Amino acid sequence: MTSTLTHTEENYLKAIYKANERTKKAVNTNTIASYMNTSAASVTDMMKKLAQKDLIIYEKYKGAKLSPEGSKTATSVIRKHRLWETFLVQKLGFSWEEVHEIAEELEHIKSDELIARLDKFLGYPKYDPHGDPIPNAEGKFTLREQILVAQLKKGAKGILVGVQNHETSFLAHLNHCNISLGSLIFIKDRSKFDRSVHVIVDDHEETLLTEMVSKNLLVRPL
Amino acid sequence: MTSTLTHTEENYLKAIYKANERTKKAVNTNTIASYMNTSAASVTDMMKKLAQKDLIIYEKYKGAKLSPEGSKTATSVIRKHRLWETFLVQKLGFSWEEVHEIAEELEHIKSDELIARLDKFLGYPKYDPHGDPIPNAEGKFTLREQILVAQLKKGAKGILVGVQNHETSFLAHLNHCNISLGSLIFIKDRSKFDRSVHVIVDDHEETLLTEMVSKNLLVRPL
DNA sequence: ATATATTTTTAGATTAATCTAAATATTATA
DNA sequence: TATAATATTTAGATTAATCTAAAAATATAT
Ligand SMILES: [Mn+2]
Ligand SMILES: [Mn+2]
Ligand SMILES: [Mn+2]
Ligand SMILES: [Mn+2]
Repeated sequence: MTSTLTHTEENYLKAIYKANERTKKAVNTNTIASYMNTSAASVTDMMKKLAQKDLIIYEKYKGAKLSPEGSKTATSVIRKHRLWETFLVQKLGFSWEEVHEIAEELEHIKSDELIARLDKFLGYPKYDPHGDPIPNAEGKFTLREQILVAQLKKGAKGILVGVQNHETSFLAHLNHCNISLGSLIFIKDRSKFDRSVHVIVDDHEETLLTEMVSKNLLVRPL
Repeated sequence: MTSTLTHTEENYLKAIYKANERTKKAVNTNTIASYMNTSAASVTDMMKKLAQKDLIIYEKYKGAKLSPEGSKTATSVIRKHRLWETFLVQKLGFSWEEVHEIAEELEHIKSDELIARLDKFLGYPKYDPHGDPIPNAEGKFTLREQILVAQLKKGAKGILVGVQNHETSFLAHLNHCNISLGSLIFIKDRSKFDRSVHVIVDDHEETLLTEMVSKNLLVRPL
């Protein structure tokens, strides 16, 4: 039944899952190509293969969506990715901007027993170091109330619970601003000109966030 | 310089390293084929490729040996394998017969920083769960006095420090006999007929070990 | 030393993942 | 609705790792 997939196949499924998270509609070839950093032609080839294996539903020129089986696999890979990131930060002392690349490799290690034990070792964490929810063994995960800093009104406050962008450079920028998960963000002012946001972090640090930054910060509003 | 190798290339280097450990001479094609569970023809192809990359010294019909660079890589993969096995047993609670397969995958994760931190997390272990020495970051490892149970005289004693065979079935057999690393082995008697050995384990458990078993147990003689 | 057996290499295919360029389909625009 | 622009697929190659079968080299045994 669950035949063993290549790393590449798993990565394609993950890409479709992520692309589909927001849109809900079938994901088009170019979108997948950009997620996977590859050519549209390669994507088409892979779509045929994954459809053949019943991991996706694919119609020529119409895009792809995950089948139940494909969805299960994608969720499992994401679970592994996030558990490993948690391990790297909590047990090995890495910081949050260093772990994504390594987890991209670790997420493909096959043993289910390994993941079950890792989960237990970490104390069944609900969120990873970037605030992303960790699916449980059944693929379900805990969502929470969240809103972009870009959408907070002047004078409002929120606790940072997640980031949309996981690039090392972005996270390093947040470190530089003394912003981390759990930080209290207060919107002191918003510029109408360039939509940058003047914030106060944890009641003392004043910082100007560009629109790009504010659109990648998720807070639980207070 | 240290270009990134495929899992397969790393596995070939490891196979050559292991085959060479005892013999010291160039390793022949069929030996590598049997280590790698592949055909002689495939091995020849790979030998050309590895020689091209200066990871081995290879002469047609004469066999292969590792170059300094190849040796460094092989040692590094072995270091990773043994550190991961140690992690799996000491931190995740796996038993020694369950970890080899998983470590075969984990040993190819690339980050040097990861391994440095894992080593530290584990307290810089010198030996893995099978008693095999763990090379340090420079590739050096600590050897120790050891002899096969098959070579112990009647009436002699030794402490189990290693096993030559890592197969799950072999290790499970030892579990069944209540033999583990650190066990005290006393040679009560040896059969001249089939070279089986009658031993007493930890001063109480009496067991008969076949020659095959006694040739795979390494002890520090007392 | 000659024949036989074994080992190793070469030749020719195959499968997975990728590419570029050309062809085709879809969508947007005038 | 034609036409142009964009998106997608197909065609034809390439590289890595593998295979089987045949050829060539080496080792063993009369
Ligand atoms: Mn990540
Ligand atoms: Mn993450
Ligand atoms: Mn092992
Ligand atoms: Mn081991």
